[in-house]
Amino acid sequence: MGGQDRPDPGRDAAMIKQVRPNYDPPTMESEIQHFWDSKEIYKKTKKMRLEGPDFYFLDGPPYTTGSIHLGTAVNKALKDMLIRYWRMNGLNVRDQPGYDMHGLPIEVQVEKEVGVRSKQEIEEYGIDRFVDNCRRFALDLHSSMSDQFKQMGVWMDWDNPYLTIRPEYIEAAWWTIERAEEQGLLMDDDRVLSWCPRCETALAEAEIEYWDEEDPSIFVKFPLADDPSTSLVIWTTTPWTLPANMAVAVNPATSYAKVEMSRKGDREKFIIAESLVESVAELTDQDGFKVIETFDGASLEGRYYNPPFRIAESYMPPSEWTHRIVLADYVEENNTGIVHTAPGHGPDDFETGKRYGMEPFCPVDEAGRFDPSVPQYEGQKARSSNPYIIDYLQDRGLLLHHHGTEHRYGHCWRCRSSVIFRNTNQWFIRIDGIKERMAEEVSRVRWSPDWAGSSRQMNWVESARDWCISRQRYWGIPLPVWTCSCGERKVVGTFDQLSDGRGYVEGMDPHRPWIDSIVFNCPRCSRDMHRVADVLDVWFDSGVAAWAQLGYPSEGKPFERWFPGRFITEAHDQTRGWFYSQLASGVISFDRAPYEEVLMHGWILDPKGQKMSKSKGNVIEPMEIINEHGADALRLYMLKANAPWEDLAFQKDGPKNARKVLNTLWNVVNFASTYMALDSYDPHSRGMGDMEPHFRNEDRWMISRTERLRRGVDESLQSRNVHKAARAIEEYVMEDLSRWYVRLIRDRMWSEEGDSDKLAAYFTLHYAIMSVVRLLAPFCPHISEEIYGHMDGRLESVHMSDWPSFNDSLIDDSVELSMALVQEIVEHAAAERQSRGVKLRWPMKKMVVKGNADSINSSIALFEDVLMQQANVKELQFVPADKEWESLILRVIPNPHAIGKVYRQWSSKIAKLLESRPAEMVKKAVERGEYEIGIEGQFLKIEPNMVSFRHDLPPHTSSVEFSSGVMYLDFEMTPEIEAEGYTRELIRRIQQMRKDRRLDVEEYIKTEVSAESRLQGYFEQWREHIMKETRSRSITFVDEPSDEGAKTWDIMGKEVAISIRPVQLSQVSQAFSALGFLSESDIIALNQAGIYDMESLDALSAKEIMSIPGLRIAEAMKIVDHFKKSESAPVRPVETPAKKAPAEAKEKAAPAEELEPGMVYMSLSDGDKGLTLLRRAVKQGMKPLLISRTQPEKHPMAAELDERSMIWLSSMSKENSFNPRDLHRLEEMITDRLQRGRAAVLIEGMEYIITNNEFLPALRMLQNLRDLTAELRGVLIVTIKGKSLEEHELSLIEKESDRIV
RNA sequence: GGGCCCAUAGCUUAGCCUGGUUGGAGCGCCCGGCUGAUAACCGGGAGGUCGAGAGUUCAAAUCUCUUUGGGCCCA
Repeated sequence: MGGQDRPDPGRDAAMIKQVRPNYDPPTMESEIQHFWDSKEIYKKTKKMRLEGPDFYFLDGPPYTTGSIHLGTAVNKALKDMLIRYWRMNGLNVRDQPGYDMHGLPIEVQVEKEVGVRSKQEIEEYGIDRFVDNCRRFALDLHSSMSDQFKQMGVWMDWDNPYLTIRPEYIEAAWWTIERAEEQGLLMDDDRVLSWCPRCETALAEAEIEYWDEEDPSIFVKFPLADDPSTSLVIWTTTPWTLPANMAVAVNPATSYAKVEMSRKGDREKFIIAESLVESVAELTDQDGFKVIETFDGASLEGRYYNPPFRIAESYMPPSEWTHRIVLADYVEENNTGIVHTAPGHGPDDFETGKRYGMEPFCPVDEAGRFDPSVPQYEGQKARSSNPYIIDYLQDRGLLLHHHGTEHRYGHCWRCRSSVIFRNTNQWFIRIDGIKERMAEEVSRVRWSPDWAGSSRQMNWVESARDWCISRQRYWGIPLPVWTCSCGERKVVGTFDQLSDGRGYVEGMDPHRPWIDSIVFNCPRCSRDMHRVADVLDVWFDSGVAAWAQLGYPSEGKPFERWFPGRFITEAHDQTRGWFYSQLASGVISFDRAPYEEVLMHGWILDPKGQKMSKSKGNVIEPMEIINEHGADALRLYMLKANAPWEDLAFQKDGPKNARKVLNTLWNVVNFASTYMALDSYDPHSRGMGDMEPHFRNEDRWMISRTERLRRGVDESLQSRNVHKAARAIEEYVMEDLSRWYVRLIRDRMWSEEGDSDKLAAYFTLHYAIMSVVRLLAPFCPHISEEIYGHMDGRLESVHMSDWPSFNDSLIDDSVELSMALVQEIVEHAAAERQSRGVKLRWPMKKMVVKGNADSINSSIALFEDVLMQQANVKELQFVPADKEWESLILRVIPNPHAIGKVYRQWSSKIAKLLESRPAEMVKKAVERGEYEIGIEGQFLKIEPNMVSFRHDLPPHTSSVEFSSGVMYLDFEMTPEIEAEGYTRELIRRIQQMRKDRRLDVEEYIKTEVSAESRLQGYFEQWREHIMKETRSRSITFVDEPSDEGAKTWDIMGKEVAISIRPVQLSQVSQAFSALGFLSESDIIALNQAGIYDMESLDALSAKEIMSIPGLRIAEAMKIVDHFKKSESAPVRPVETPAKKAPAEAKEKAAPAEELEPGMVYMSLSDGDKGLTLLRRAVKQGMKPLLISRTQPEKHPMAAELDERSMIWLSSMSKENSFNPRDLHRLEEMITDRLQRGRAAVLIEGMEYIITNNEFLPALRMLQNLRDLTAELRGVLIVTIKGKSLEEHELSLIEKESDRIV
């Protein structure tokens, strides 16, 4: 089935085909993907919508790393879901995916690969070779990512992604730079920026990762020039910036103090912020201090001090304000309140320096080393010079205090080097000039959630600074700026303009280094203009995606058709990233944001809510989840778990539970398709209108629920509440469809006639499934495709179908309310049954419902049948809201206290009389105030306070309150009810036996029952019903069932023995078709003996075949002959020595010191004999396998064995049950171990396995294992508590051992 | 230091906009039941200072303020 076996649309399109019974996502999904590929479903689906309105979906290009993570997975899942939704709504969606392929990460990887470590080495290696490597690298990585997205079921135009490294893409970026130049927004300028000394380039804030690092924290004295006995005290964590000191800054509004401090007799005068005097004194271990005077910061401005380092004037030409006190608002009252200012090494310092007209001085070169201006440290790495500088300060008596401190420090996002601030010349986009327009655009765009735009993005734009777009690297879009020494510059916006330059070759690669060789003549001075050797910030690359992917400006038509993008969705970190870079580029290029709508989504975090990272080892791989639970389950979980804009702490159980939901849907479809296929139901032969007269109210209810779902899901998706849509679908599938509607219509599906009642159920169920499958299609594209293909298939794919519309007139609030009440009552009734220990199989005599209002009663009455059936009650009665149920027994309760007060000596008599009078009469009269009682000739008036009244329940009755009333449940047991109860118990047992035998649903049986005479009488009454329900051709009541396969059940303490025999042995006879000579009775005989296929027959010895009860001798011999033909057929080792030995001999045979390979050892005692033997086997070098029922943590051997050597029955199955399926699995597991050789297998507590199954299958398993053990020279040890088995069973089991120990 | 978001059971969460029965689910745990679509399911139980504090109100998980912790973005 699945991909290969899909109904061929067109011919028998509407034929319903049964789905495979088990939901197996990995297999099914890969089949579906294969189907999509081979039939070109994606292309055809897009083609179908070509005439629809254009919709430009804009994909944010992931950085090309080669593998996807859960973050990129949820991103694409969200996009794919919406794209499918829009397509189903008729839109012609442009869905070109993109990849961001330039930049440092790839450069760093290539550096590692080719073995270079610095820019100098790259240039020695050759920029051309280096860039070629980067390109190859990026291309390889991008295709492997596409493969992974496809596995997630994401439909995008994978054959035609936009790649930021393509020439036309680069041209679009250039064109935008040219627009910036035109508007005077492009400039170069000196700025202090974060700089990676290893990569030797400026970094944007987005390219910096922060984590805590230890740095020195020092307090340094700067003596005043005119009063060297008094020092300013500054604090810094970057001693290496002190050589570049040009000023100190104080806050003009802060109060400063001149203070004399003394330490061990030494006295010194300092200037620090007044509020910090005490903390500094304490920190620096002073004996005492005295404030001499205080003054505000502003008064300090302009005073000269002696800097710790003197720099030659040739390097640092002095200006008016050099080495003086300056004012700055940002100075805070922390540490000393005075800030060392190095305009070449800090952005704030830079601004301050600029204000005071200082030329920034930066003695650190591109590689982060001191240059000759600081001769004592020349060539040393700046940050590593800290200790030397501290020593230097110490030597000169300038160091007041020194300790270590942890603080957040920035690091290069790729090479993890510590970044430093350096003053360099860079290229910028002036943001001030367009800020206002950007803010207007933010307001215009639709944001989900609203605050993502109105608060977050707006806040970012308002505080945005100029955008540094230049990087001093190789693998990127070259900055299209050529400069001349005369100051003239030229910005190239299109490739055409290059042809004016020398060195241009038609069709050349616009990357470095080739582009660098193009030289223009300066229009002003005619000298050569050379390109600025920088490349663009990669954020600029993606920022132009909206028009670059359309080929603009070299092609105009696609742009005219599609631009601007209608929708983007990315994670919240893109506020400063793609949301912003597009906004800026868009405003520069087109005076508008290139998108109309933004959905900001969250991140996927680890289960504890921490960021996933390789270093923390908490990364969950999406592909692992997909391989286990399927892409559909992963997608559904990620989309339903949270609001899209919230971060998701990814839970391992999440996809598992989502899979359960899909599994439930699958089961519903399996149920529906089984019967519909059987009946060749044609869902399209009649419409809703035709069916309406035939609907039952529960059908109307289901349709109402379905319609409500259709409306709700659409509304949720419109408002981008993706999680609400997914949850609504889930709720509907689980609650309405699976747990309720399917339960209600079971009987109708069973009915043999093709009457309209059944067709109404078919129609409704089909309508529900087709609705939900289309609603689910965007979320879970595979399972919905598979189901659609089997249940409808008029179109080739569910993704070609239209989004379900909704019809409000089909939503019926009152029907839904009625059903809700009925559901509630059924639940309460079930709970009451449980507390009374009455099973649902046993009918309840009567249910009385009394709603709080008559409307409640009539509402419930709408579903009288449903209620009676689901609660299994024989009679249903309603009591009006203002009446009491007549069977309640009203009692008069005298109040002796009140009576005694008035009538003293008569009170006990009065009480007795009151209790004996008809309560109804007493109550009415008292209420009228007219009740009198006659005692000893007197009439005594009974006041209302002298009595109270109480309703008592009749026997066997419970009263249960529900939300809108009360109900009474009568559990009285009558012979009729008993008959029906026992009958249902019997039916259930027969069904179980059918199931255990794996009989086909269609198969007829002959049934024998043995039970005590009273039960037999009951069964006789229900004979017809039993036969119908169990597909029995006959029921015979016997003293003891004749067959070996009979099973004795305990039904409510009564023993009932049942045997069933298939009559139409369709399956079985097919299995033995090679033995054409067998009659039906022979096959029945084989079947009874637990032999269902040729293999099992083959495994038997001739003797065993001959002794199969019911098998005719002649036929048995023929069977033996049949298998004898092939001599090599494995024969069970009857010839093993132990087998030959008589059973008594076995008892005596003491276990040898060594276990003998090929033997089966059996212990019938309670002790640990089995463990002893297993340990011995381990000593002999065998590989152990322990099967036990004991809890793992309690097992004495658990510590000795590794996990793979233990099978806990408790974890293989639900507690206290070990069904045939488990048995089969267990056998496979043991077989597997035996086949690996030298295996010693211990099965502890064989009786548990046997009692939880039919005896024969368990015996067969043991036989098979015994044969394998012999054949593969393993050892099998079985411990079994003999007491728990019947004697004949035990003896059969014993026969399977070689040694009893 | 600023902007925004988040905080409800062991875990994941609904409810908050628009205050009003006893704060619902799922997973996990314990007990019981059902099962001819269901490797399902149903019922019961244990488990909540609704992060903390204050205010508004007849009434606060919900509105307001303060505060604590976490996240994103900035300074």
